[in-house]
Amino acid sequence: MLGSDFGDPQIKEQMAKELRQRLIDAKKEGRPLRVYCGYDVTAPDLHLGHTITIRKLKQFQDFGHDVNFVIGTFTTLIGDPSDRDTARSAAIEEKVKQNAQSYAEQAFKILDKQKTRVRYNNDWLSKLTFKDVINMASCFTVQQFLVRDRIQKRLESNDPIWLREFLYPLAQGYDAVELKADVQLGATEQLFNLMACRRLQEFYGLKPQICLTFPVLVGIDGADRMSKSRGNYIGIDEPPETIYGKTMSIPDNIMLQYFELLTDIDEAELGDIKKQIESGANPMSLKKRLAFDITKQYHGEEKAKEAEAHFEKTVQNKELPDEIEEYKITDNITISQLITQSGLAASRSEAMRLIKQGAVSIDGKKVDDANLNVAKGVTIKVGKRRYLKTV
RNA sequence: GGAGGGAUGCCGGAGCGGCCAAUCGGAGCAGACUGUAAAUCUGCCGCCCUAAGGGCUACACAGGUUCGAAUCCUGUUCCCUCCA
Repeated sequence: MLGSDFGDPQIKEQMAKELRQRLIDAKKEGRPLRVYCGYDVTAPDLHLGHTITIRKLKQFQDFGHDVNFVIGTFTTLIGDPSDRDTARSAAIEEKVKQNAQSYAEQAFKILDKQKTRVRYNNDWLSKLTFKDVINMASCFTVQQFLVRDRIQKRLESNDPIWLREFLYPLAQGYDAVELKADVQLGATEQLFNLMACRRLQEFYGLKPQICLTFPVLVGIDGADRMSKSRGNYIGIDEPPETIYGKTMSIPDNIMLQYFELLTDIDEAELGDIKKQIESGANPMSLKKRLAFDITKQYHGEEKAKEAEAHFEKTVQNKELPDEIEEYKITDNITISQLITQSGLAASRSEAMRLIKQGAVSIDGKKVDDANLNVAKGVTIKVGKRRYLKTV
């Protein structure tokens, strides 16, 4: 399968072999494969990073397999080891519930709602007894955890390692048992957890699942993994202009990765794009194609075209956008006050700074006097993409 | 239970009595340039004011010492490591 990625070629080969065999077996039994991927709910929105596996789920779905979208309503609560504040956990639980809902809805931008089973792992994990946990724990040794890279590093730097972190793979692993999964997808960093699932499945007398892992998507800063908390993400629920614009803002050198992981283009085309980049083609036009493709996936072709037009107009031609928000002003208002009040700047100090830096203009004319009175019916521009029309 | 270490701006992390609104890096913002909101370079980056200048609030919290404290002392809260 295009895009799957294992650090270890042996595992990859093994998994490929097992997957072929499982497909044959399933066909004989006249049943589809049961495929799933689990998502912890740390933020209310899905972003492009999540879509790598969701898109793979969709592929399985298109082949007629039984796709389960598992939301980690339970695992999310034990996942974050830094959060031990039990007083807050009730509120967190509530939030997780809400976010889980929006996760499912957003996932249906990719998956077929009719054919997808949405599962919440709190449904089964919260019912396990301490005895179950002990039983599962007997499948693993502490050494297996200690050799992990991240654990090693923290051991060396004296950072805390929480017991609950060791329990996390058990909880996640039980998902695979409960679902009787044939195949589980996950990010490469999840390999350890995915493999733990196999052990538990065997322990419970099931055939171990096939694990497929996929690369972690780098964020639009080109440095860290995409995540909401780092702010380097593109949410699939964001407006078309935003998705388009944010895609245009990724560094040129990660463009190919984005093509590979986030669009449907095939290998031949990918090779072609690669060649174009290497031969010094203008990355801008390729990136526009990428931005268009991604925007289209989540908003449709029409909106994608509009987003592209908007980008060309405002960014490339530095013209004003078609629609500018109107803001009602009082008679005696200075430009610095207006910018602050309307929220174009976070504070008066910032407004002053922006004016000093030459970032503010009225009807295309740069403003250098912060006390300038603003008339009605003019267009204010702050920086590259903040606009306002006074009324 | 015992011993030690720590809490600094969005994040990481200096500073260890005045030169601190606080070094530096990241993020963010702006300008220039351009091939795009890429890259690169430069600047900004607590809040308020009639903004060349002035004021206020800030270095976990509460007190204290001092002409003067992020820096010293006392207490409190929280966190980490090690031993048991």
